[in-house]
Amino acid sequence: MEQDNLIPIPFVFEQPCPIRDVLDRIGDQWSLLILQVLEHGTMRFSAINRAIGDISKQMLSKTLKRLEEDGFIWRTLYPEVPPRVEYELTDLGRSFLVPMKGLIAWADVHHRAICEARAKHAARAE
Amino acid sequence: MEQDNLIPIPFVFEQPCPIRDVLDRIGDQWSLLILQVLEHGTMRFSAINRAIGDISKQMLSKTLKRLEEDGFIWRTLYPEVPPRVEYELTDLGRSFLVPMKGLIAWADVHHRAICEARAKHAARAE
DNA sequence: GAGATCAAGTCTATGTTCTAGACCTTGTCT
DNA sequence: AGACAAGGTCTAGAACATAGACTTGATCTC
Repeated sequence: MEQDNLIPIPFVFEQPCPIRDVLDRIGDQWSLLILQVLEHGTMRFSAINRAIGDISKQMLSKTLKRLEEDGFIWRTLYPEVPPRVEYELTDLGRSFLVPMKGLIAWADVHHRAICEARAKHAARAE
Repeated sequence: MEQDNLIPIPFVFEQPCPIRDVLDRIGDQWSLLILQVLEHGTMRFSAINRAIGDISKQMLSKTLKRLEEDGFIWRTLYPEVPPRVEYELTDLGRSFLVPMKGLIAWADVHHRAICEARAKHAARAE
């Protein structure tokens, strides 16, 4: 798309953009959920798996890897058989919980409003 | 997976869970980005498209539809030719910006730390 | 000593979702 | 007559996610 000034754009993301970089990572299906689960303390792979309930092992593994890479969580492997692996939040991860909790609180408060908006929309669509 | 109490799980999401319901919607690739763009005022489809830069029209259309359904944004169609469509935040959408800004501020502050974590991880992987 | 079992993954086949880009509409401008 | 405009939709192919089988090796059961 070539340059075109007919429609003024009040805002464009700088690219590469630090905000997008972060949002793209944690803004996926599972990261926020995992971080929230880990708030409650150190947990093993299968425990996280069951806490979330409907995540596939592959996605859990992949997402945990990314969170570890980005410094949100720590992974400890105990060389036993069968293997034991524990995940816990780092300081960075814990500090992230603060704004995340704001988001969760908002979700909790406004969930009803969202459901009503959906219902109204569905009714209008008939 | 059948019931199994060997590993205690400190936390399980109730299902269905209002928090998950909300997070699943806005926790996708594009919703947060679109809401942030719309913070700066009413915008037309193509303006949003260009502000974000690398979203496909189909995804933009789909995501806008979902945000409208959920009551985050308003869509106004002016029956002109060629058509003009404007999108703007609702009160609900604007109220969501508050916790979202917390998240963005966090991202801005900690972006460097995340990059360092990534670099450290990459170095260790060699 | 053959086989079952454990946790934490990986591998594979299948299904879902996303992307890029062509196409559609229908009044105005050339 | 033909080109162009904006806001989409449609389609084919690529990327990604899922479910479920498989792996590993020490221990426990038969």
